[in-house]
This record gives sequence, structure tokens and C-alpha cells, in this order.
Amino acid sequence: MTRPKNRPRRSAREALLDAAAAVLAENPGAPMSAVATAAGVGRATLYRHFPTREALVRELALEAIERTDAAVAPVFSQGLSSEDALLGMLEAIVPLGDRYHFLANEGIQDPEVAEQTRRQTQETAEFVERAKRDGLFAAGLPTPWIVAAIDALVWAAWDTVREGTVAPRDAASLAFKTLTRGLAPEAS
Amino acid sequence: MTRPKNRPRRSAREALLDAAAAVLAENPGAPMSAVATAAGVGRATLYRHFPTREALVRELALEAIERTDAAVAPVFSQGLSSEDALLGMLEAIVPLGDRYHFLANEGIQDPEVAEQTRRQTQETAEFVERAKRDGLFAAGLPTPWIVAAIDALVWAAWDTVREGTVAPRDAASLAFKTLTRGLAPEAS
DNA sequence: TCCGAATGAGACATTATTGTCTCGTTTGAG
DNA sequence: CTCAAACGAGACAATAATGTCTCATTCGGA
Repeated sequence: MTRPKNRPRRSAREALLDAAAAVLAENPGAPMSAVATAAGVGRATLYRHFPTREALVRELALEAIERTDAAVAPVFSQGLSSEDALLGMLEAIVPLGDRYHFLANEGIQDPEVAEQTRRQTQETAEFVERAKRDGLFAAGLPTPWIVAAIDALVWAAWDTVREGTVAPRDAASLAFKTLTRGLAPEAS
Repeated sequence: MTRPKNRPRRSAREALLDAAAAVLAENPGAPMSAVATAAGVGRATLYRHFPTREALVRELALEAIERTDAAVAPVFSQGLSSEDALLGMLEAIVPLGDRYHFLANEGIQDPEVAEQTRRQTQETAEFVERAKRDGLFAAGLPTPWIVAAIDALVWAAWDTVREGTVAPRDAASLAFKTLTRGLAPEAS
């Protein structure tokens, strides 16, 4: 058994999650049949992987959270400066924009998703506090505002890339510059 | 006939649009019955005002665009500096955040809505070009990025106010400072 | 090649939602 | 007060989506 249990050929599940992210991002109320078609998969197969629509959305949300954790973890585990950590964080997260953005717009009730989202926001807030101490952000600015600005510009970066108006390799850098200069302490 | 034609007591229609903005923002796929209940109105009354769900969404979108135009028009008609115009624009638009934000997330097909949205983006881009010439924004930054950053921070401002983490009177100002400093030309 | 797991197509019952309609009641302008 | 317009409640048919099931076929590993 070379193949992992409970996780069939693996490509089907992945194709479904990818398709779901794309389809539901464009039309949050899209029927399951649209997701299946977009994944190039029969509707029955979709239900074999995800017993209900809710389960699919939940998996998608958890996977987005997990990916974000995975993308951000190395940045924090290395002893980087706040500045380098922010840039690394942005470069890691911006490409996940579609999954990330999806989270906000699907009305998700699931308690675990809510809890994980809360945790990620909390971790970002802690990073912002550290960055304030390092002089990267103005100490006088409300932390929630900085957190919101980071989230918002991540989304903006992803969105401009998606539209094709900004080159993929420039997006994170633009967000980084806008944030660090926009939220920096007053020039001494 | 003191009452305007085709626009009954006026409060019902308005209550429905308000409720729709709130309900659909939280759950884009919410049924019409949820909107009617939230508006404190019978489902039949909802259908008396908006013959189909699509019509309701369309009206909501057009109303959001109209409000934004109305809020922004005075800022542009007065001969303000780019800086004052930006601040005025933000102060006018941030409170409309719920309606504004809604636009992006409901999959709207309507050609008129698409056209009006395109027009508003175009007008913002023209303002950004002017602001670049005035030295408010760095000429080297891509205009689409600046437009996206403005949109994103408007949303962030509204969202933090909604969460209660930023005071309503501070929100526009925070967005303004973050934008002007984050996108300013390099210090000479 | 062989075999089992996974698939696609599609029938099917079950809901949920939509949109229409009626009827009795409320409301507000005149 | 009066009356027409607007309303709430709810019945109703039509439609769309969900979730289950079967069966024949494909695919990949041993």
C-alpha cells in the first residue's frame, strides 16, 4: 500500500479544493455541481470526498489556515529582524491570497475555523507588538489598525496580481513598502 | 398625493436595502426570507418591492455606487488640493463600507453595475494621477497599486470600526496617514 | 495481466428556495 | 372618518440544489 489511507489518489481531493477556492471566490453561492465541473470531476466523486457542502467549505478554510501557518512558520522560527520577518511573511502569504480571501467571504460558522482564525489574528498582533518595539511601526498607532492594514494590503497585492495589473514578483514588495513607510514612526 | 409615486412609504424599501446589505454581507447566499425577517417585513412585501433576488442585489449595488458618487462629488467639485481631496474622499466613503464592501463579494453579472464600477475605478485612477503630479504619491508607483491600496484601506478602516477596535472618527484619518506616508515620494 | 479501489454518468428522493397569489388587516392622507 | 394603498401571513406550484445510490468503466499497483 504505497498510497496513504483515507486519502485516495490525492490529486482528486486537491483538484476539488483548488476548484472550490476558485469557483466560490467568484460566486460564493455556487452549487456543488459547478465545483465538480470546474475540478473536472463527477459530482458523485465530490460527495465521496466531502459528505456535505459544509464539510467542503470547512476543509477549504482549515486548509487555508494550515497553509498560512506553514508559509509563515519558517519566517518566525528564524531569528529574523521584524523588517525581514514582515517581508518574508508577505511573500509567503500573498500567493495564498485566493484561499485567504475566500475565508472572509463565505459565512463560516464552524467553531474550529473561528478559533484558528482568532489565533492567527492574535499571532499577527503579537508580531506587530514586537515590530513596534523594534521601531518598525509607530508605537502610537493602534495595533488592530496595523493588523487590519496588513490584511488589507495582502489582499490588495493578491488582487492586483490576479487582475494582471501588478507583476507577481512585485506585489509583496509593494505591500511591504507601503506598510513600512505608511506605518513607520515619525521621522526622528 | 404627498407620497412619491412608485416609492411607497419609503421606509420599507430602505429597511429592505439596509437589511440586505447586512445579511448578505455576512452570508452571501442567504435566502430572501432571511432578508425579509431582518428588515422586519413579510416576505411577500419584499417581493412587492423587488421582483426577484437578482433585482434586489442589483438595486443594492446601484445604490451603493450612487451613494459613493454622491459622497465623493463635493470633494472633487471644490478646488481642493490632492491631499485635502483624499482625506475628504476617505471620510465620505469609509462610513459606506458595508455597502461598498458588499459590491465586491456578491457575484454580480449586471452589465450596468459592471460599467459603473469600472467608471468609478477609472475616476479614482485619474485622481491618483493628479495626486502623483502634485507630489502626494510617488510617481514611480504603479497607479493600479495605489488604487488597490486605497480601496483596501477603506475596507480596513470600515472593518476595524465595525469590529469596534478603532473609533469611527479615527478610521478615515488612520487610512489617510497610512496612505499618504506609505505611498509618498521618497524623502527629498 | 489481474484485481480492487476510484471514478463518471446519471437516476432518484428530499429539501430548500423561489416567485405567485389570495385574503383579511393595518395605516395614513385627505 | 373613510378609503385606497400597503401590509403580514401563509398557501401554493415550480424550480434548483442537496445528498444517496447503482452500475458499468477506468486506472494503477502488484
